[in-house]
Amino acid sequence: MATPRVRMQADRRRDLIVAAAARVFAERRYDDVSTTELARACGVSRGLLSHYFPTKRDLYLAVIGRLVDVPRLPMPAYVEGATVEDRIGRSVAEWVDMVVARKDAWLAVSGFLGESRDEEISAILEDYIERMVDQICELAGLHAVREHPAVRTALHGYSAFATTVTRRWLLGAPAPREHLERLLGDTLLSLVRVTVPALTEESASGPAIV
Amino acid sequence: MATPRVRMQADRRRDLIVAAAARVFAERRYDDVSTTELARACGVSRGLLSHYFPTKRDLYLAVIGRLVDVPRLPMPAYVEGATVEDRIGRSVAEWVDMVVARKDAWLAVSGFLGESRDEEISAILEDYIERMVDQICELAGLHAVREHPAVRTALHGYSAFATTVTRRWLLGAPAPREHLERLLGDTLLSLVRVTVPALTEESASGPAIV
DNA sequence: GCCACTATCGGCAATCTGCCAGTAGTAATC
DNA sequence: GATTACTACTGGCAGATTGCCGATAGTGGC
Repeated sequence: MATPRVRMQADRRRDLIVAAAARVFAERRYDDVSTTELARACGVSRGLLSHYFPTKRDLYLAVIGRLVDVPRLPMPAYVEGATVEDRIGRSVAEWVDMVVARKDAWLAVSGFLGESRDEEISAILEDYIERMVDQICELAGLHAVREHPAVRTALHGYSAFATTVTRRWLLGAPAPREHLERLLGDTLLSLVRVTVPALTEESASGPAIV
Repeated sequence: MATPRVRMQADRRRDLIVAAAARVFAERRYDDVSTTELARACGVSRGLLSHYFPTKRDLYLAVIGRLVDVPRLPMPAYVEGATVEDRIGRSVAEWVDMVVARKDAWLAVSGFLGESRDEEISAILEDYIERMVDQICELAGLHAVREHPAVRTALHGYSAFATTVTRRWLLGAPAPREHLERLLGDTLLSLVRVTVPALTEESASGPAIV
């Protein structure tokens, strides 16, 4: 075909490419899919791929960036409530609602979380997790110690816990929703009520007994 | 060089190759290192690489398999003790000892955990995590409910939590050891004392109130 | 000492990647 | 409405990379 295809707005074309590539990368490994296949899946020439994304890796990073940047991505939301228990309980319920409703989208994103070997990728994901940690701080009433390093580490850990547990719950044999809610709620509550206070007191007044 | 190098026992050569490749993959991305470089790093020809590992990916999988198969890999050990609190406390302390002592080795392994996108890789890692979960069951006195799906999910989650928290503790700004021990100990204790009993009771006698 | 076996090497064919020069819609200006 | 600057788009080339295969030479068994 010597004739150029339909000419498109750059932004629009870019979006189309990333969306199509996302579908491909969702089911094939990075090193298993060639730029030729990618181009075909996107309905453009290989040359045009290079035009928008100089290297295959650039396209891959764009795909990940888009995944974690989708608006209204399932995240623990802030809900009103008197006690911390109450707020956590309701946030967890809302989180499970979201995850169930957008199962495929969330699984796609969470599949990348934990990818800690690639500098650039983990930088993108770190961003996503940081936002998640911030939201957890808010719903758990931890604004005061929000920037405390140990608290952030604790919540990064909780985020990994929640991701793992939720993935297994979604992918494994069907299990009652209460199981997941209990795992998520109890653990967060324990962190907020027991561990975080100990961590922040400790650092203020010397080591305590473990 | 038309003359073959020193001829080696196949097993020995295989080990050398995997060890050398492991060093390379430790600091470079999979798609960033060529088989030629790999071969040079291993001190053999490219042809010999194919002889032992038909594809580059095969070598990569072997490297990961070796990482998680190292004997005496830092894992939560079983320690004697009367109460669960006691056993957990001492196991956690021992775990932190191990992780500190073998910092680099453990970081190398833990860097792969969470790699859930690649079927084959996550199968290898799943194995490692399953062993870890078994050990946690033992030290936490959960033999009775060891095979309960919800319990396994809970401990898989805990394993992700522990990995994340430990990595951040090792890689971030120096923080008191007590912080890490508290995070690991409190959370596991909460799971064992609060969440697991609830999960197993629930499933035995119908849904309970959340 | 002869022979089967295989560890080891070099090189080939196919593929893939990144790049570049050329073509043709598009929109702004006169 | 014609000219022009701009760039979306294509095809193909050069170098690198991968998987594979035939050839060679140590090694252990008979």
